[in-house]
Amino acid sequence: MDTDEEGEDDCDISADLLDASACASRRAGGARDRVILHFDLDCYYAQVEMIRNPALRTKPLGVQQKYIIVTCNYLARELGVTKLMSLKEALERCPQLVIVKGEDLTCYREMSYRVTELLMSYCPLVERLGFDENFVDATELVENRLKDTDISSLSFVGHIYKHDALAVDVQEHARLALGSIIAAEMREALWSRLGLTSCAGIASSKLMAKLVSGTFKPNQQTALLPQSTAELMGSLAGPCKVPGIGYRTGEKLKALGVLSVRALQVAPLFELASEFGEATAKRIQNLAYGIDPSPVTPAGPPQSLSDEDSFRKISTVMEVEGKVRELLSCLMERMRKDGRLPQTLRLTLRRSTALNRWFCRESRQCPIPHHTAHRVVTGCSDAVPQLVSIAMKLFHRLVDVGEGFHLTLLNVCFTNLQAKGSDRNSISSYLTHTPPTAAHTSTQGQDMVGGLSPNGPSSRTQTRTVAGVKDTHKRKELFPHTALSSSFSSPPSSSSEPLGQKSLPQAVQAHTPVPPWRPILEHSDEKRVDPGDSRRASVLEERKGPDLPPHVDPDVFGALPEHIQMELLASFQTGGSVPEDSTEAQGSAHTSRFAEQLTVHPNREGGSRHRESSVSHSNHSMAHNDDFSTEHAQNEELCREGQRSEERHAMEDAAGVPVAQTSHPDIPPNVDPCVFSQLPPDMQAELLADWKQRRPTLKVPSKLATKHSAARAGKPAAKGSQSNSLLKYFKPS
DNA sequence: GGGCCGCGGA
DNA sequence: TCCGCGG
Ligand SMILES: Nc1ccn([C@H]2C[C@H](O)[C@@H](COP(=O)(O)OP(=O)(O)OP(=O)(O)O)O2)c(=O)n1
Ligand SMILES: [Mn+2]
Ligand SMILES: [Mn+2]
Repeated sequence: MDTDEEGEDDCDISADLLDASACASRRAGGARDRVILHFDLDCYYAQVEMIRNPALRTKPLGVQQKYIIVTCNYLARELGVTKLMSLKEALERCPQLVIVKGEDLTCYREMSYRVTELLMSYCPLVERLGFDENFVDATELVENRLKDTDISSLSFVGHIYKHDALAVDVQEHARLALGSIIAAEMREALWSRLGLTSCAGIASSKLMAKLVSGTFKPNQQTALLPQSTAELMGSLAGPCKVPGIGYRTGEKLKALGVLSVRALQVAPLFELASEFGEATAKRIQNLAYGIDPSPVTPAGPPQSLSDEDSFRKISTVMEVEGKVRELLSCLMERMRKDGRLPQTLRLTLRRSTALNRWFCRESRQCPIPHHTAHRVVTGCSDAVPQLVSIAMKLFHRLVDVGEGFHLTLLNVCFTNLQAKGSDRNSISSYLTHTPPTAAHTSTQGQDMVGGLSPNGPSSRTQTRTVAGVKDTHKRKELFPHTALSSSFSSPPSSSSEPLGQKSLPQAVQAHTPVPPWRPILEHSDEKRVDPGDSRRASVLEERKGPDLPPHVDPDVFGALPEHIQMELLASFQTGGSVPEDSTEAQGSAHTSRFAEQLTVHPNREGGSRHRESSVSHSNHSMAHNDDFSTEHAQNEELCREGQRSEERHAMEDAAGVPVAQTSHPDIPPNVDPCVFSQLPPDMQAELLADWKQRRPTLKVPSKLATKHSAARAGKPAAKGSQSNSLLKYFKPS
């Protein structure tokens, strides 16, 4: 969002002129504005934890890393807890706060890549930002859909920043409106396939899409009209609220007397340049105007893998070695799954100096001998001691042990990750969960038809030029085994519509949005039709553009609250519902037969009938735990409490108590998810695979279909590793 | 009582 | 190797 420099074309255009020209969604050079989508998952870590343990959904939940509540669910926020609040203050404000440890990021990382993967199945131009955000350049997607869209019946989905949807001329902003529809479909897919709620912003740059996505939270989306750019920028509290301008830069700006975004806009460039250099000065000033030409850079595999731990005190070499070994063995396992060869090892530490230099980190790095790297990737057991040995040498380069030392943090990091063998892009191992070895063998013989491969996206697919074609290939590569049977809840809507049957996982709980068990929006499939099947493509093109049936007035539709819009959109397609944020329930009168019965009202149903669970009481001792090294006993107890509670829940449900239903996303609706959850993990995996197997197969080249059925028949065990279900992240070992 | 990441540029 | 940015 902050990289490239570029004056808007040649002319030094002022912000006002820019606004005027942008209304026509054209720029000076005649180039179209981009349509950029930004997605941000709601209370991300907490959401993942609530999926892992649905009993937590009804409780104020905080995710703890050491002494920090790194995030919390929205129930906790209502009770005064904030993100990045100290544990102490959080418990003061909310004594009932349920706490879950979140120091191991594995689950969050894995779910994060599943999100990116799902978005990439629509369009390869996806850029990750942290674990819970993705940018999508939907310009091509919009352009293609515009061709077969009846523009007169188009309408926005969701909010429009500082505008009444009724008062906006949709024709003038047709591309943005289509962007909002696509964003809604993608969010719906995130919900129905992964059980995740999210916010989205739709604008013409990464900067503005990100900023506008946060204006309505949670679980809502907002589009930004070009003429509202200045207003949104002006609404920011200060320069450091602009993404790309951090704490340090903000402090320097203060020193220059630049205290507001407006002040940054009009600050003399030479003054900024003297502090930050010409390039940075120009960039941050452009950012202040809402100008951000930086492209959406497609996600690749990570450039580094690191693992770290902090502690009160480590002061002996033996302790260091023990901690380093612990970190490295964990890191090695991740590296092995990645499949690339780590060529550099870096050790970072933080010393506790007498003064307030707590934040200062020091690091040393060195090459990893090739034979060692190879043992890492092959999982050879003596790789760890070799790595420990290397790391300890680095340690002694950092610390003169003779003078005594006091460490508060250790970090180990693999960098210079070299892709093994061919040009294969190893992001695939993050996306499809295919073991490198198996992937290797399967790609050899089978990789043919249009570069189809079970290993997820590769660099070659990113180079294609036609979005529709691209999407199709992506989808098949990434989800040949992911589409789920819809034969449980709704009739497999006739095999004449195979692409419309990717149905959906999961139910969650009555107190929170519940993903329906039904196909996702047809429209998201429309552009992913197999390009070889022209008959099907033409059929789909017949039903024109907008996602509204003819009997629905687009203006009325546009006036509805966003969550109702999404419900209706889904209903039009499937008869199901898409629960949107429940806090905003006005306007449900308009939704008549649809929303009334389908909308879930979490907070109402919740409190009255849900009886107290021990989860909410088990954490009080946490408040008194002030020892870094002994905190585990308490937390393990909390964890067990949580699990026992979940099991009790399951028993209640199985016994017919009308408690809020919770389930795994992939469980068909006629299967009691609570019973299911009590099965052994391997049996769950087998059942899930079996359910998936039942679905009508997607239209895929016979080569691929053959391969998969063969795999299923021949090696049941492989199903587990092949499964895209959430279960694989949560199963033991 | 600042935790656990990952990125790019100087 | 450090710094500053992002989540
Ligand atoms: N300094 C930070 C910021 C964020 N995160 C993690 C925890 C969050 O769950 C996740 C996403 O960050 P967000 O800022 O998007 O916050 P949330 O997703 O938790 O909440 P929101 O619903 O406001 O987006 O990243 C973190 O570890 N450290
Ligand atoms: Mn975020
Ligand atoms: Mn978020």
